Amino acid sequence: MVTIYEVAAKAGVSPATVSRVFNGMPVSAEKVDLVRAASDELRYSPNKTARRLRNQTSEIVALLIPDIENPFFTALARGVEDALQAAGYSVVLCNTDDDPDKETHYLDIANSENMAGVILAPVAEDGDIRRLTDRGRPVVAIDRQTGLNIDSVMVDNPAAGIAATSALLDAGYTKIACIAGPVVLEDTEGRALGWRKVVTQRTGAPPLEAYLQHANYRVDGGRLAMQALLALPEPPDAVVSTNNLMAVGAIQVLSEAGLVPPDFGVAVVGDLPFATLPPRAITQVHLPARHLGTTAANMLLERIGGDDQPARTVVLRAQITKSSTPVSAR
Amino acid sequence: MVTIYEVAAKAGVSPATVSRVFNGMPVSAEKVDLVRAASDELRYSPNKTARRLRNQTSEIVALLIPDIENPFFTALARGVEDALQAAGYSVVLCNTDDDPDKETHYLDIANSENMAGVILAPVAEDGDIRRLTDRGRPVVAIDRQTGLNIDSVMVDNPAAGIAATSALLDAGYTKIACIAGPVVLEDTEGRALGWRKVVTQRTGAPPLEAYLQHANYRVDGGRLAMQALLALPEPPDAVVSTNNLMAVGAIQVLSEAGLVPPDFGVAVVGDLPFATLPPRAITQVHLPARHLGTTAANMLLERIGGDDQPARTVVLRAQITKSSTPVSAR
DNA sequence: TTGAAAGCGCTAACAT
DNA sequence: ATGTTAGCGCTTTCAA
Repeated sequence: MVTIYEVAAKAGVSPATVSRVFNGMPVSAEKVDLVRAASDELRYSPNKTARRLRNQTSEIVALLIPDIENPFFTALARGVEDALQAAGYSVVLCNTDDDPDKETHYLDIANSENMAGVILAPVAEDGDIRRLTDRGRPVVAIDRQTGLNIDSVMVDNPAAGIAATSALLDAGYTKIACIAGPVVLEDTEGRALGWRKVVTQRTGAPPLEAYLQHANYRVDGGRLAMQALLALPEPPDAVVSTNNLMAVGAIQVLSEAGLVPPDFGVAVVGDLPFATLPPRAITQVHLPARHLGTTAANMLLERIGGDDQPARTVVLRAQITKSSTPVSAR
Repeated sequence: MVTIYEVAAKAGVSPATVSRVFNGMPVSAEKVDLVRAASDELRYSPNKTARRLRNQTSEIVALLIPDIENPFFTALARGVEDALQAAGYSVVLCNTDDDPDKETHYLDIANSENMAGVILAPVAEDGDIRRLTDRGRPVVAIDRQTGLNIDSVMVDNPAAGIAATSALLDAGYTKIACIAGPVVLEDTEGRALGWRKVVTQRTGAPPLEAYLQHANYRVDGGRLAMQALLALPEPPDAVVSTNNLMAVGAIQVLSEAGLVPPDFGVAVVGDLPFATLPPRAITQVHLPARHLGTTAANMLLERIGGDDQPARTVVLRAQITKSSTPVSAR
């Protein structure tokens, strides 16, 4: 491992001067050349660990998400990564699996690794986020609120639920069910709220209780929920899924039962980037996943830069780009 | 930031003793208690940066993959993560976007961050992998070979291509095209080789040259390739996609053209975890993505542990679990 | 502008 | 078994 001392020796200057060259501090042009030549020849690259110990910080940001296998979060992660990369930071990705213990574990790591900041989709209401904020490390919440007074970037979940449900009603479906995530997750909960509200308003009566299914937010959860809905004495003719993966499971079950959309109405809050259905077969309420990521990253960069204005909450809106085929056209 | 000295002072012992307690070295039970009490009270947690500078290594492994938005690589990543986590290591995920510069950049980081090792799907033939191996850091290649003599975990690509193609022929399709990735990527190239071999063997003649389409390995690549195939004077009646994302694009185009599988035969090398098609509509040759990850992780752990046997190459086989509906049954 | 030297927090000789 | 101390590679006062 070639160190700053060897470069200094070869260049005939002091280690401090080498350090200054690599940190853009004023050094005479002549010595800059000397140092550059020496370090090129030795293939020197600064030891980040040592620099971090000295500086008490690093150009690394942790991103904590529940599940790297969920395309929503991978798109979000790309957004975060692109924005931070451009600013010279690296991103460390961590799966929390929605497990508070794992979240705490990774927050500890971010702390003891002297990372510059953290962006997270929080599991626990407060977690050990305080450990970071107390040390002055900025933390930005994404997709879900915390109890703490920190920057956050959210989606307008009730509006998204309303948009999805309205599209199905507009298309002529009348018995609209809803597959929601675990009750503890506020994001899908807000979307289910939107569903209930619209159905009640536009049909004049609240939906059947059995039309609201809570499931785990993954594909198998959507499958189970859809199976339960189809087994009802009076099954629905359409369904709103409050997230992407559950919709995949629901559509799989429908296809297996011969009810390929749009014979059965399906609307999703979220994107199905790998869906293989014909266009307009289902309604997608697109979530600005990538944008969520870039927004959070930029807020974090501002905080890292020393910005100490009061905590902000940015709410991004979802957007419908495909709508269901009207019942009359089927 | 509470240090080992403060804990030592409070416990009435030396810093070295505190260090020993935290590293499981022999210390009298009495002092262990003292130290534990003191560190709990002060909420001490060891500074990993300092430890890393001192030890010249860390419990962190870098995983370099081309694209975190590809479900094949996220599944692989989960495999790596689960295996390494269980051994007390953390994983840093990096997107190379199949860009040699990014690969080099991340290898540099792994180097200067004193990471314990690297697992990568290599872009360049040798990259700057040597920088790591020269320092004794183990590197494991995954999914693609390097020119170097290092451990690697591969898939039997020709066999996978053969399996996919055979399934379509068995189902009664006769004009079978192939969508392959960029020529430079050996994995999809091997699969295309398998396709050509089987078609030639079983039909008695090599496939039409126009039936082999090279595309970028993503969804839009699959779309363009499928469109080109359908525009042929004599279009095929089935297609083999050499990876998952291109298959999604191909199926999208087919659905839009009213040729929903299995009316048009589709076989994929790779999994479509988010496919919404009825079962048996397409043939999937499942790739053991997660297993690839755990295997690579365990090999890396052995090397980190000091194992210095000659470099090994493990080849994992793909597995068909769904087969196309026979033409006669449609 | 440049150099000398201290110190970031930890661990491993070495000494006791 | 435990304490003392040097040093990992870097940055940054402080002096010159």
